[in-house]
Amino acid sequence: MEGITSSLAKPTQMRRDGKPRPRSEAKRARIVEVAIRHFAERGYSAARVEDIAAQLGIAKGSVFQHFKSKDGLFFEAYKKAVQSFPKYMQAPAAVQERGLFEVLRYWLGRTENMVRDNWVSYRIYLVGNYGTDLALRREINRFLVKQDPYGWHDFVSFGVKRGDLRTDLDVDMIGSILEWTMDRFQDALLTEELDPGLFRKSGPVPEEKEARIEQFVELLRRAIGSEKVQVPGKKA
Amino acid sequence: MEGITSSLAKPTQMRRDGKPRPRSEAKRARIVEVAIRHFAERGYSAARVEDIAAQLGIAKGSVFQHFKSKDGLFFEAYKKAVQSFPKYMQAPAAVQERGLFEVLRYWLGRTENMVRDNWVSYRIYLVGNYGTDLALRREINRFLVKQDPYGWHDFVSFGVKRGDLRTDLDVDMIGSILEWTMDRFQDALLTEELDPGLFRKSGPVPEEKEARIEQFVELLRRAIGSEKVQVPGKKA
DNA sequence: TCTTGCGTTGACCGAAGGTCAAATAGAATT
DNA sequence: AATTCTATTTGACCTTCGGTCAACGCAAGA
Repeated sequence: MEGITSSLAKPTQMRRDGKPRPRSEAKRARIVEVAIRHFAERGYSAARVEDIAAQLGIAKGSVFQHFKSKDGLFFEAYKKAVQSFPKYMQAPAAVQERGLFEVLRYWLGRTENMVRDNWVSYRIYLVGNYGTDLALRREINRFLVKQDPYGWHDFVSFGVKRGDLRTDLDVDMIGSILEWTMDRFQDALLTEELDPGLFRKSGPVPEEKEARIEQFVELLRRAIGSEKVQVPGKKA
Repeated sequence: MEGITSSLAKPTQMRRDGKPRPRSEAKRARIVEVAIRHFAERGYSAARVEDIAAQLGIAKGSVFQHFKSKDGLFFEAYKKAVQSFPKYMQAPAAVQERGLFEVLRYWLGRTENMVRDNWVSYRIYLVGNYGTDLALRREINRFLVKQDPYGWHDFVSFGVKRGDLRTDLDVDMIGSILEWTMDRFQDALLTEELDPGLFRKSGPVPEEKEARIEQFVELLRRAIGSEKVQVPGKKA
């Protein structure tokens, strides 16, 4: 449990200039690709390194040559999967014009489609967030804080510039609230395992889902929205 | 990964009346007690069933007689640990009189003490929420939804009765928001692993923490508080 | 004392992560 | 082409650990 820190194995030789050999690099990518699928389909502990190797037609030892450990391999898989998610600021310009909260609503509405198109990445995200060891979770959190793969930082800045957000709150606070609630809301929306009863209590009624999203965005607006946007007549 | 469903091993014999034998029951309790410590100290995967047995002076096989699997043992440990947490409605009467949001503030202020007194349980809670397999996480979520060990339900009812909460929102929605944000906020407050930068960015400044709590409660008030309580002059 | 059966044991199994010396393939050199 | 040198791959092997099970011991009843 002490070795995830660097997921790159030492034996991966570097050239004088510090870049890894191209051949190595390519193989690493192939391994990660297959690993992502396995971890997504079976979860962390049930995914077998041997299976991954077998599917690639290589020896198990080879995988460990490129990634120090299973943890390390998963971490790489997680990073790659998360990178493929859209950033918040990638919403269509037309939506962005309507402000930060409309962007949120836009993404929540699209959540299910996004996941349907890319369920493997989403699954990895889940496994990384809830289904691994705490030691790995620490590493993941560090990554999320540092890399900001969803572009929260830009997004909050955007909201601040537009005057959509309260100015009496720390930006970090606003960002955290957004991250936390959006994450959990999406989890609940998508995975039965994590629904606290919001969506699957009385059967899956589609319009109920719409209503929930509406409520949720309104709620966020109250919490962190500026006075200017506050209760704008409950939707034009 | 298919066997957590019932954590009780079949061989735990029941008497005709359905109650377990008292001897068995006592031993189960002892095992769980030790298991809690081990899981808390080492995390899920690093905790060894053999060590737990050894510390109890019994054979490893005996543990599996009482709990179907390691998963099952952990689940029992988790349940017991979580039960020991205080319910929200256990705040002092004087605090309750001041309303729902003051109760929240009260608990947030006490979080650190609570955890210092009872860090083993808290650690188990963490491991259960972020550091196990997804399959187990599902079971845990079911348990949390069904048992409501923090008494969220009562607490929200309390808020509704007092008129502290908005009435245009579904109770489930309010409850979920509270659960989600309080949970994450406490996580960030307590464990470096999960802090998104709220508390450990510029060194641990105590008064900053106070300010954060203040901000956070105010934010919740805006989000889900009734008009009546809305912005009551920024603290008397 | 004999019988019955629950609870305990500890040797054993199999799965899976991880290691490493030897083999192989690829580039560089002559 | 032949040789040398090095990166990469291999697969047999090791270790750890969850989980099983046939045998055993012990307490209570007959």
